[in-house]
Amino acid sequence: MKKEVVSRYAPSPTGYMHIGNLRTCLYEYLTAKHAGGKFILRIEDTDRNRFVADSEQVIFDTLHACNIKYDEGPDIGGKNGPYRQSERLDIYKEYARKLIDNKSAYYCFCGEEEKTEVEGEFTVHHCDCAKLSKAEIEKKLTAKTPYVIRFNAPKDDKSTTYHDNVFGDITVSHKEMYDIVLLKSDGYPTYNFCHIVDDHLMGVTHVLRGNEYLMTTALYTLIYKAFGWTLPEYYHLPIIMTVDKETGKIVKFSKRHGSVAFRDFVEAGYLPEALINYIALLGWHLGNSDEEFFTMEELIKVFDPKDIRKSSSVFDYEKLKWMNAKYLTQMNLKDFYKVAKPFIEKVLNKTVNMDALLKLIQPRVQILSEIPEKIEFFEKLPDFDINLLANDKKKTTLEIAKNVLTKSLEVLGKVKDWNNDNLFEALNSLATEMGLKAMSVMWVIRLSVSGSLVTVGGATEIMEVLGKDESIARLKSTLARIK
RNA sequence: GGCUCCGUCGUCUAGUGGUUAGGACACUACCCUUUCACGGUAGUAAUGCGGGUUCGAAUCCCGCCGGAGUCACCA
Repeated sequence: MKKEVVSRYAPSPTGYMHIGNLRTCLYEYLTAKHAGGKFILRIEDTDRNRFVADSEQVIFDTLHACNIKYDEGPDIGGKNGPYRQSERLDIYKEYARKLIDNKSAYYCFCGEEEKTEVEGEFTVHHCDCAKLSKAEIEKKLTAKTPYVIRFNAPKDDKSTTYHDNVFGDITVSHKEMYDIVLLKSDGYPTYNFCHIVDDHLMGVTHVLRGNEYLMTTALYTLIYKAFGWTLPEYYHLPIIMTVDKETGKIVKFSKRHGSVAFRDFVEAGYLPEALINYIALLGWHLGNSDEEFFTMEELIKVFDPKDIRKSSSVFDYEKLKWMNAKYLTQMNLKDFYKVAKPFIEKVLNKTVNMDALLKLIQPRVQILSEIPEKIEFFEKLPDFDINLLANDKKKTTLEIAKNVLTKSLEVLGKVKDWNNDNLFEALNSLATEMGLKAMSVMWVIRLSVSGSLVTVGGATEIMEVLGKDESIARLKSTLARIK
């Protein structure tokens, strides 16, 4: 019988959810769920210096918003708890001691060292603490000398090879390895150590993580070996890149290159579903299909980690916007209103025909934050140069505009059912009657009610949104300015 | 700098020895049209370079070049 697939997402509580981490999380989730397995959330809070209050909540909220459901986690519990590493300190000490007992690790009393990197020269920790006698160690321990526990990495000329399911066999020479710290002097473990202990104890079978671990994983496999544990399946993910605006170079997607936090994207008006769909495609592709749109359910069905690509990819905001627009236009009006409401209310307080307004903006925005500037004119008629009513291309003059406005007011006053079709019909016949092109009439009316050269929707659509009273009031005020 | 990985249109990608090198975003043109969008049609655009292997190479091998990652008591 095949073992159940278990994957995990193990973020550090840094206060925000990086979009790259979100992709890692997505792939981990999909890998587990595609195989009908289990997905665990574990908080890696072993660095007290970087701890940010409330970040756990950010993680919970993000996963919830993205519809990523974990089977075990700090807030919901599970049989492999606790799920915060800060609550598992005794476990790490116990396992570190096992490694000391079988000579795979040792106490190091050297104290903190400054990292030495001068002009490309790299040096690595080296000491003789491993050779200390039992008596000497006991003496230092009873004297409460601060110590760390280091892994006893091989010192020979050989190398270690492990298999990564994305990158293939990775071989690292033992000369590249050194005695990494397992347990810090403050009693907390390092990532290098605790992720191994936890993954083993929690039964994690599939490890997906950023490609920055590709090299050190060789050393990690040696720690597994020291414990006598079996290795999980490894999948190292390609890095997400971005174009540095200053240098034009392609660099790792990070904070200093703009918005990388999930929350920033939501505030800008991206839908979590669109974001998830987009990042799923950043490094993964479904066979030789051209399909680009996937719901979470579909992703679970088709996502196979063997289709993860090796080369890094550049995050393309334009394509994300396009995809977001697709999601926006496919929503029904009610759902669209739900997500658009906060952005609409930023500038619009008066009562308008909301359904008509939503229909106008839905196909015209890519991200929701574009809404306010597009609908501002509905709130209050902006000042505009009255001479714009005269336009050669539209075949209008101020005199024509005046006549159009005067006659329109008569015609429109008689419109009973104030909707786009009726308004268009009324103005279109008026144009014929006056011997004008519809284009000319529409230009005058649209400018008069919107005060804007470019608007969402045409003259009659705008009037439908504004309602009869407001539309007529605006036409009158513009007419008054001509006189 | 050592080590490791990567390299198809500007970007995301399909392609696993024989394709007119396909799709998507972006861009351009045209159509639609009450401005702007949506939508529709068409177009520009890629195998980093150099050597092999082969009848034949984006695909296999070697070298170079370019890019990235890593070298912490951070994860």
